[in-house]
Amino acid sequence: MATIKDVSQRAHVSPATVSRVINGGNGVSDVTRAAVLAVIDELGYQPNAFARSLATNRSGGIGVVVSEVSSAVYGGILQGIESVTERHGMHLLVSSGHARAERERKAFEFLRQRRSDALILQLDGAQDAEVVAWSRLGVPLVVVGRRVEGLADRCVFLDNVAGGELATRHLLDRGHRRIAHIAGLPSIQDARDRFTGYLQALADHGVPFDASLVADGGFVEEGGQRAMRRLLEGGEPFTAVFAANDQSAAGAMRALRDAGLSVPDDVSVVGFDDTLLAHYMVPSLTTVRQPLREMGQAAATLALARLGIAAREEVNLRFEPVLVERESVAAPRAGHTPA
Amino acid sequence: MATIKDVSQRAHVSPATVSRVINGGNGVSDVTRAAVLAVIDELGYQPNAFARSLATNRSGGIGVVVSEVSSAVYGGILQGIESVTERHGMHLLVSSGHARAERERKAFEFLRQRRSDALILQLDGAQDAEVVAWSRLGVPLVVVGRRVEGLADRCVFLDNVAGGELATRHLLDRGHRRIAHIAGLPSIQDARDRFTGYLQALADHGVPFDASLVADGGFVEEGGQRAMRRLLEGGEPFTAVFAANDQSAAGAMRALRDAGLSVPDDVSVVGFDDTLLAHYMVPSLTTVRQPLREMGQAAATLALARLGIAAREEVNLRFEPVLVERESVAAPRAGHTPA
DNA sequence: TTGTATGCGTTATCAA
DNA sequence: TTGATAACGCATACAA
Repeated sequence: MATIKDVSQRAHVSPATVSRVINGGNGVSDVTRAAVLAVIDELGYQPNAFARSLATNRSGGIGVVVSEVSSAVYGGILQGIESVTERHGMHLLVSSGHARAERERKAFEFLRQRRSDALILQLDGAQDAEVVAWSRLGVPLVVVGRRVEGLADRCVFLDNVAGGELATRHLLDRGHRRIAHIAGLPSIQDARDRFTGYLQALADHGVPFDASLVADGGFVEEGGQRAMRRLLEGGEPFTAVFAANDQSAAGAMRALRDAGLSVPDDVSVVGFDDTLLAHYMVPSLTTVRQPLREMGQAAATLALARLGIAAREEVNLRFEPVLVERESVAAPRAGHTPA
Repeated sequence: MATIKDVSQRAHVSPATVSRVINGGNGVSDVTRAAVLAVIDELGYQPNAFARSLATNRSGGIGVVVSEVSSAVYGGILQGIESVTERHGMHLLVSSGHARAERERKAFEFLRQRRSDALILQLDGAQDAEVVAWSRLGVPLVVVGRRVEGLADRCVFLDNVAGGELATRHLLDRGHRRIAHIAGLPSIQDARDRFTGYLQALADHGVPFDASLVADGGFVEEGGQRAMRRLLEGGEPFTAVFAANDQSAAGAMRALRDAGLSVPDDVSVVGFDDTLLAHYMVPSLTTVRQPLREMGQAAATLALARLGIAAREEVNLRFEPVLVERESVAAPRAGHTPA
């Protein structure tokens, strides 16, 4: 493999000049530049990334911690990140945290040691305090999909409270009053926020909260199914349900179908995330979309800005959820109570 | 940030000794080792990855080119790859090729220049000849999800012909004789192989091939929908359809529903890939599963073996498809022809 | 505009 | 078992 020295000798210039040509080429005469370029081409010379990194203390890599390298829910974030890093010639070091604090810590340390120029973190397990501690370690760091107290200026997140409100309000606007909620994992802030939004929407419409209409779905399909069964068995009537994510909504719909109830005729359902399956379910699922790609792009732009690479443009940090209307919501049947 | 020199001075040994301690520590007395380790801990010393790479000419990174960083279809491959690289302390450099030769070439060059110790390629666009040329460039290279002629010993792939056969045979076994096929992108080998499997199964059962029962679905939902519409309009009767992937199967089912036909009562449907949506469709989709995680793991193991890192165990290269039976297939109705 | 010389932090070779 | 020292390949401060 040809080195900068090989090029310099063959071009009858110094290594420094070759280096200049490679890096922008300021302060090099046109003739020398052309000569050097010719030799570079001739030799098929490519700078050694290691040596360059050692000299500049830059890797050209952005480390990313995600809950899962390929996630049906958060995949869009990674796509968004890549779309901008690619444009700036940076590469991606990806490691997954599996939504567990310990694994996330390991992934973080790993990527940091590998000298990522900056880190983008999508964390589920780690505590706020820990993330704050990490932020003091020197590596520029951006958090995505979460708002960490104390790092507000480097967090790209969805307003989940607004999302919960949006979903619930949509049902209220259609005339529903008895609206159940299938909650997500209580350990996850997103889940709590969506629940808060649900409560706020009810309060805004003067609908009293009924705790017996809330069941735990744990963000998974089976959980949603069990939750819906419990709600039906509970005997408290309701005409609609807001599930904290699409998967638990799918489970709920399955339980409703098993109980011989029709969606949306007997019960309306709203999900959250707008994952692929929302489109494919029958009836297709009305849900709340997270603009994941855009969030990923914002996070990456923020990270690059911290490195002085991307223009320090205005980056949106708080993203608003969007209601995607499909077929799973209808007005409540007059005088009908399914449960 | 502390360097090896700082450690050596404080421990009153040479940098060389510190280096030895870090890398296995052979040929170091227990006392010195303990002393060095203590200082390392005290200073929070971490070796500089760049310098180490420059000296060893190894990055500890595996480059991966995938069609999409987060793909509903191929995501499992990346998960499988990560599960083994993680175990060996290697990191992942990920870049996407967007299923286009030009982008794939760029991604390959990029990762190669970034000095990945090895590359794992999941390619859709690049020609075989090009991949073979790449393999001569020096970087150990493994291809996944495809069998490249001339690189057979480093290709991890699914037997797509067997998959096409499996799907078609399943329908034949249920008594279907008029079986349509919604083909995938003709430019992609997988699509052609699945079609070949379809033909073979028909031939094995003595069922004559009818070209008017084949329509192009292009691997996408709308394509599948259009294809099914064309098949129905074509007027040739059929009682089942094998779609080259789940998405086009979903489109086909949509078209059938729009035409007032029932799945599986009027028409049975088999898909391919066993993506998430197969589980969520109504009726849920009988389909052919690719063992993607396992394939990813095999590819990674192969790559590490080429680096002399993982044990050179026997790695399975050819993977067999698995039929996943769900609700979209039934025996044909006696004397009934939908189209 | 160009060249010289040095440093970046390791690993590895060779002696001791 | 340990140490001195030369690579590794590039960027850059300083000189010319």
